[in-house]
Amino acid sequence: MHITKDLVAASATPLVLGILAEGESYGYAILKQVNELSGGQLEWTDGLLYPLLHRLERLGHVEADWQTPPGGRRRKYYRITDQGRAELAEQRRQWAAVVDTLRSVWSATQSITSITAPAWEAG
Amino acid sequence: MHITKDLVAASATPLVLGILAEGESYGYAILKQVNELSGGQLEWTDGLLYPLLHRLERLGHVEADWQTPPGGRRRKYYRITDQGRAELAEQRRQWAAVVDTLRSVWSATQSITSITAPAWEAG
DNA sequence: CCTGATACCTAGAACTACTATGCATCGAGC
DNA sequence: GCTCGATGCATAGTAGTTCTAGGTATCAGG
Repeated sequence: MHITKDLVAASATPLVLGILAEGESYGYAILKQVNELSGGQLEWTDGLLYPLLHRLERLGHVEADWQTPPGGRRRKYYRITDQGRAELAEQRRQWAAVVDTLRSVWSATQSITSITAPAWEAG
Repeated sequence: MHITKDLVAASATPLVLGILAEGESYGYAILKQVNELSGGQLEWTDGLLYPLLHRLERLGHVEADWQTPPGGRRRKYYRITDQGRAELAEQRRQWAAVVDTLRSVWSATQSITSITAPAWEAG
């Protein structure tokens, strides 16, 4: 029940931006939320998340400030920016494109028996 | 109309295995097929594909032999193995899990206005 | 006082991927 | 018969990133 490093890397940015699009949050909470949402399949570590948050901040996709809730520990809260929302939309488009491509290949595997020559070969 | 390096990397293996699950093929043809299937969005280069094919062969997911069709150039044809089919099934499972997670985050963005406290915080 | 949970951060090793280049054949055009 | 573009495969080495491992600190509970 382990997920490829590549898939984890590819989904990390859109996941974080998606979570922050719901409302501000902080590192530790995001970590727990991702592990919960994926049913424990995406095993994120803080060493993966914090550098990612810093990169997103450096790119202007999110912004952060320190807050200390009463009776709580110091937390760095992140908020998504307009630029971050644009990036999220772009990521969703890319995911849709790739998933469409994969689906077309995979559905062919199940249904097609005789393969026709592709256009670039038939031409 | 460019797709993230990470997404390209994550989709490469399942795409190749999916294509080979339809029938044997060779590097150059796979390259063209992927570019066509994705509508030109996945811009694969041969420098990406050949090392990937070699890795898949080393891992036992595919097997290869040289063939020279009459009136054609020498080509290295790849076939998927049973182990490769198992790997493909595993990859599909992982993609489904990640896409589900992303969808749950993204659908929340569109519909939910009041966020309820997650279980790990409410408990 | 000690442990585990919360909460954040980073250096540097370990790994990987991409660029650039090379080789070779064939058909088409001139 | 020469050259160019397409076909077809391959890899060295750099340039880059990522993950491990460790560090700091507070608080609650035993």
